Amino acid sequence: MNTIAKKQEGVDVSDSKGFVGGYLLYLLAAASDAASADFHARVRARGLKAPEWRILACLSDEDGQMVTQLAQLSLIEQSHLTKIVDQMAVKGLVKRRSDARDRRRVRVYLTDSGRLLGAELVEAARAHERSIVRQMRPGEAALLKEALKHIHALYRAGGGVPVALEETEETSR
Amino acid sequence: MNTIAKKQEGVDVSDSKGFVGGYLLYLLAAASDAASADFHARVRARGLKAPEWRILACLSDEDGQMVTQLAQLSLIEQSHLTKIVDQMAVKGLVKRRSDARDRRRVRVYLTDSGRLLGAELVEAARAHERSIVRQMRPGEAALLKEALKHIHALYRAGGGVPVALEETEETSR
DNA sequence: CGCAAGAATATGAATTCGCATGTTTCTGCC
DNA sequence: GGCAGAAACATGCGAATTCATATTCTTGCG
Repeated sequence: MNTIAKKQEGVDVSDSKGFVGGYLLYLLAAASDAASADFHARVRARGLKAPEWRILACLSDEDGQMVTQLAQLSLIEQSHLTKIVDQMAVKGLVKRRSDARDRRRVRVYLTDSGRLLGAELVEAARAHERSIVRQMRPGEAALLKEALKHIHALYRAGGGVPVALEETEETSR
Repeated sequence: MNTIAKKQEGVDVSDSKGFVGGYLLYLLAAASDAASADFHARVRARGLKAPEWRILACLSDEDGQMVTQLAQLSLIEQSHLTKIVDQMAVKGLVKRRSDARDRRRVRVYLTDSGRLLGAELVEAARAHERSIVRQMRPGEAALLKEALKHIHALYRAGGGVPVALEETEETSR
């Protein structure tokens, strides 16, 4: 969903006895959506859509990445990223340049204004993150990040959690 | 992105010194995407799309929810949820019935086959979750879930983290 | 009662997204 | 050198998603 929060009462799931309220993947998605939607309001205020911000952030970290690389990093599908880069190029935030060594590759560079806006939003993102972390218990955020990296790592480069190790519905028979 | 993982080498972000690799919202999105994409493969194998699975799961927890409620819970925007329910109704997984007390409301109920498929997938989801948790340190998963609920709670019913408490870029001047 | 306001859904047009595929450019090997 | 095969992007198109708005029904109140 990931859009402007409607700020209603907000149904609380997590305290119920149902499955969903305690399901890891649900909690991940819910927390991610909620927190991101909040920041995306600020991104929109700057005239960007969420995916554009992600790209800007990734390029701020490392300028001149190739499209495929950038797509993986920014969690955007390749053909889609190509289209977003188009728009951003029109807006004057980035520019393409094909790699001299390997002309199949297209590298994406920030323009000056892209770099500026990126830096500004990264700073805002940092502040936003601090405002969240400040409301957690000391050390909780660090543990959280570690756990998230851990989960993410499980699926990188492996093609997912080894299926062989998974139980089947019949296992506990 | 949230689709079928391409099982490539997978660029590792988290070890880099950049901003993104340590940014909480990024880690949340990345972990959520990666883990969910894995399970969604199984959902697809059952002929469902990801959003349909979420709805099925929510209804399995509590049948007969109203559309708005269900939308919030399943993290799907309302008008979109309406359309998905349409399709699911065609597939014979759910059926609508307008609330007798308040005829503006439409309640969504599982059909028998919907309940069956839901139960099956919930079981698969539990197994999938176990396969993840098993690869974490003892207790890590519990801490993770608590932290996620915590974050989610920050944005429920409040209209987001109190902006007044947030720093501005100038604060640390 | 009769109405203004608001709540709950549905609908339609406009975007965004993702999959399949085409094109161009490398690479390894014969 | 010349080719088969893979890699990296771009494109086309259909499906998914969103935003704004219409519709239907309820509620509180003058």
